[in-house]
Amino acid sequence: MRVFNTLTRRKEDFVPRDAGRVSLYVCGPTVYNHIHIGNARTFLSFDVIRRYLTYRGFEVTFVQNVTDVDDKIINKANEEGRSAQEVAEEYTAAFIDAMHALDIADPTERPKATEAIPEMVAMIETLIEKGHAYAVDGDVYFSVRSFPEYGKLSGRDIDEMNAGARVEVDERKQDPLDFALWKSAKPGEPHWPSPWGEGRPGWHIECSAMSEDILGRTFDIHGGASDLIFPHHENELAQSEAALGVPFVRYWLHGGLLQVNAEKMSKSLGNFMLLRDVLGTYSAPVIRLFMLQTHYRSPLDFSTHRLDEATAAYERLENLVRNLRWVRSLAVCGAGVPGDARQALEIALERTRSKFDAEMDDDFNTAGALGAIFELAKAANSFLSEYQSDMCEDDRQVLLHAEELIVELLGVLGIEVEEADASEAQWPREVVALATELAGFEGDEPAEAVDKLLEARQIARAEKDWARADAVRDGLAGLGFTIEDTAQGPRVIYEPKG
RNA sequence: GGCGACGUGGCCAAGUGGCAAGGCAGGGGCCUGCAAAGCCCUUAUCCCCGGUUCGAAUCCGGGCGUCGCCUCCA
Repeated sequence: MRVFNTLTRRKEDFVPRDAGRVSLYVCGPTVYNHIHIGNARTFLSFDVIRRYLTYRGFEVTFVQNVTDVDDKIINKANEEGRSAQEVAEEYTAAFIDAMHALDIADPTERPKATEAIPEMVAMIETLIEKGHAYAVDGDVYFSVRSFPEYGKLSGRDIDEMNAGARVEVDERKQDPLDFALWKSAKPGEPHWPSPWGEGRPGWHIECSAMSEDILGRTFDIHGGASDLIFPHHENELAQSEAALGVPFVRYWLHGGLLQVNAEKMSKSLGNFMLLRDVLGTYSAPVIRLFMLQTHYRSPLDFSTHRLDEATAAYERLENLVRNLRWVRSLAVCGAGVPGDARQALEIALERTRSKFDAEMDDDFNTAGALGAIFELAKAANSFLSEYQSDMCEDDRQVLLHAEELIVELLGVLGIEVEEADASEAQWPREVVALATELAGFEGDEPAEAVDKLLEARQIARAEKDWARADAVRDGLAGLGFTIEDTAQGPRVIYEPKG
């Protein structure tokens, strides 16, 4: 397995610290608002990475923090006249709900910054003792000059940065690039005790403290979006290595940014869409398919047009799984498919898995992996198309394997292929009235009513009474049923509306 | 200005030295009462120029264009 490491700017063989185990840390959100679809992309990318590592047999410990103390949260609370804690709690819950709605698996641990204050204070004390940090009027700053390797992650040179005009000048800092480890609390702000007085942690220190606390030193993978490389991850790296004296992280993975009209989606640009709003129109599997068709490190342009395309692509997969199930479910046994044709499909199954694995082994190339799945879709569809009427037991067994493989591999990508047919228990009672009207149905069961309607339609079709046949189909369509005439007879699919 | 990434068919996108995956859309055909689903066929001088090589989308140099980071940001 090879991964692209931001630190070395190369793909490297992935060798975890402890054989068979992977420690993974991904920066979570600052909870002052609902997350937008760009945030979601990053979390989705690492969800897939986590799922794939698990599929590959690694025992993955996945930690994602929640930043629940921060200037933005305080500002939001002030605007709304409530406490920072209330704001943080509301959006933490909303964040977790949104993750679930996108089928993103829960991390092993989801630590909150406010619950790790003592660990942060301890790390800051260590940094001061080692001469990497200094306290001024209740604030503590990290001394960038004390860490000669500062800039190695983002490929920057301190002196060139100093020359730039954009670095904030603060009289109390020894160097303009020094950043806050601890901020003294202003009245009304959340605060915790520390050796430097009441205050709160700076942004970067939480990840350093919590990752070490849970994952230990020199853990395997630290992830986030590429806009975190500088300054956030550069600062984390500097703090942790200065404090611990060992490498902080083995592999730094950074995802590409979501864009809108070729511009970064961000809250400051105002061009963002909330994940929860997108989920109102598009399902989680469709959003996932849309995003995973592009490599996680590449920029990805967001548009509803692209989501509509992904919807069509997803339906192709749904239809395939549905068709495989349909053909397998048929009771009659045909003449049997020629052995070489069946064997060819079996070989295609093996190739699909090996190609999927090879693509994912190569820096989590989900686009290539999806290509492998779609190639299998074509092979399976061709097989169905050619031999649908000939199937017998051995053939159905291969179809079952094909279905299981597709569901399994899509599952590694977190793309759920739903049971297309809702259970009969959910069928609307209105079909009873429809059956009574169009087919003289006298019973009370929706399932029986549908059978009666299908029967009536078949009779009408046999009599070439197309108007009557179509009235049944249209009537059922109005209730959410789709009728498809297959070589083996009509099939009904129910998908609740809305 | 500094650092970095990218430019592949109508749209999107994988591919980093050996006949250019895949998705969407379009066209033609098959199946079909119609429809749905599906199958078959069909569309690429890989941004431009120069170089290395038996061979380049892929490596090197130059150019043009786009984006990101350098300030909070997933």
